Amino acid sequence: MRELCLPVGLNEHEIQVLGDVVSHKRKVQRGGYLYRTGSKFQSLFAIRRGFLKTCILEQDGRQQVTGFHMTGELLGLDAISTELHTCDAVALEDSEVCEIPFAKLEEISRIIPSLMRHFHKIMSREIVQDHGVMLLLGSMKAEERLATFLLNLSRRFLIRGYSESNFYLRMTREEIGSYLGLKLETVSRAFSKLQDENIITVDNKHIKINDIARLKMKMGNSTCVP
Amino acid sequence: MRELCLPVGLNEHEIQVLGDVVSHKRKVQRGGYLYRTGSKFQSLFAIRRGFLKTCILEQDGRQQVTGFHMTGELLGLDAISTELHTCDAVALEDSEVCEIPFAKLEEISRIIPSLMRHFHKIMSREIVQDHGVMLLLGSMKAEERLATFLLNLSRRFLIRGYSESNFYLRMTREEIGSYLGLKLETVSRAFSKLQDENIITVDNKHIKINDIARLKMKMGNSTCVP
DNA sequence: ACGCCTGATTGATCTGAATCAAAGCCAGCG
DNA sequence: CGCTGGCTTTGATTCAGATCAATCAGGCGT
Repeated sequence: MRELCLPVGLNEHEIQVLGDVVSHKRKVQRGGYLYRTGSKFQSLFAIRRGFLKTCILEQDGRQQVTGFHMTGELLGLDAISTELHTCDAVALEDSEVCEIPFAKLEEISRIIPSLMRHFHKIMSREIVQDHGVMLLLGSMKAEERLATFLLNLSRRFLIRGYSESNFYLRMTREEIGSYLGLKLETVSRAFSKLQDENIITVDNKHIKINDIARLKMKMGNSTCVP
Repeated sequence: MRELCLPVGLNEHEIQVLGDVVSHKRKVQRGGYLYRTGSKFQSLFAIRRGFLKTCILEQDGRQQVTGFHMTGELLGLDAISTELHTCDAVALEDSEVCEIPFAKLEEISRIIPSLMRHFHKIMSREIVQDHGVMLLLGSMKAEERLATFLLNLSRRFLIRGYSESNFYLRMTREEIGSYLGLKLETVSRAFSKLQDENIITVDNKHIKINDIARLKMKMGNSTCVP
């Protein structure tokens, strides 16, 4: 738990205090909602196990996936501002989260400065990541976007001790497309193209990265072929 | 100051404590940098006066504007995570900011819970706004993007006591384009189109919104003309 | 085993925005 | 003043990705 939820250099006592905060665990089945847009915010959720997406849906029905989240990540940060959740959080596979009552977290972060600092860093990192996505959406073309996306997943799997070159996508092409600002057909074509070039092997949702270096090339410069 | 930097229901004593944090003011001339990517993070900056943009630039020279910022807004939140600034902050007109040493802010936010809460809300709102931009970049077409952008500015000017229907853009078409994920020509055409429809009047960087209701229509549904 | 349904692939065509190109406008400055 | 350079507008053309459409593969329940 300590490792996942809010790691940091905490001493024995601090870890114990923190343990008290993380009230209880909650399971969310595949397809189930952890929370919904508009519901009252009281807690953050640290993912212990599983895979979720967050998405906002517009009045006219269009939905935009704002992120995919895996073990160890913190959900609900967007809701602090209005005390209402601003997006839906949906499990893409059976998941388990631990609930962190936000008021309590603030309370004990007054006692443990390193915890407070860590929490601030987590929020800040969220902002940095969103800026990265904005860059992607604002200036990359389809293939670059997909390459960036796959490398991002790859790195996150690696950090968690899984293979960086062989993984299973929990989301559909449509969800990937929504996240990347593309239509599902375009996502599918981009997959096929990367496969044709032997950079990856695609078997439905199973992805194998054959040449990570070339995939990285795809990310930065599509047009720079000297 | 109290109103701008970190408003909240603070009592006399708290305001005084806070006053001590906001160490000194700094002026940034038009075109000048408040901070640069990679520079060490120590302080947040609250804008007292002026107008700035933040932007990240990729290895290959492309730049992406991540935001435009006006009086009362807080800059530098992205840098908390790595303690290095992840973007450039450039003044688009002569500006003045007050520097808020972050360590001090954390320190006194331990003493003033409402200040801590307020700070968390500010960070959270930043995340929510970024999600809004992601939605825009991921699923809107040019005209919708520009309408959304203008209405966002309009609202922010209104809040600050300026006209919501008559304002001056500090940024170039290129910067707007970068922010909206469009090329400058497309931005220009979108302006012209809105003008042709008598929804706005454009005189270079002076914008007059003639029909705010119709502009709002443009934002949501481009194709719904019953 | 069968049929159904959801999701994925692939092809053909269309379209919105990018790109290329040419003026035009304005502010600042010699 | 007139020239220069940055910013903007507008037009013509191209192209990446959206849309439309058909087919296919896999998982699930009966």
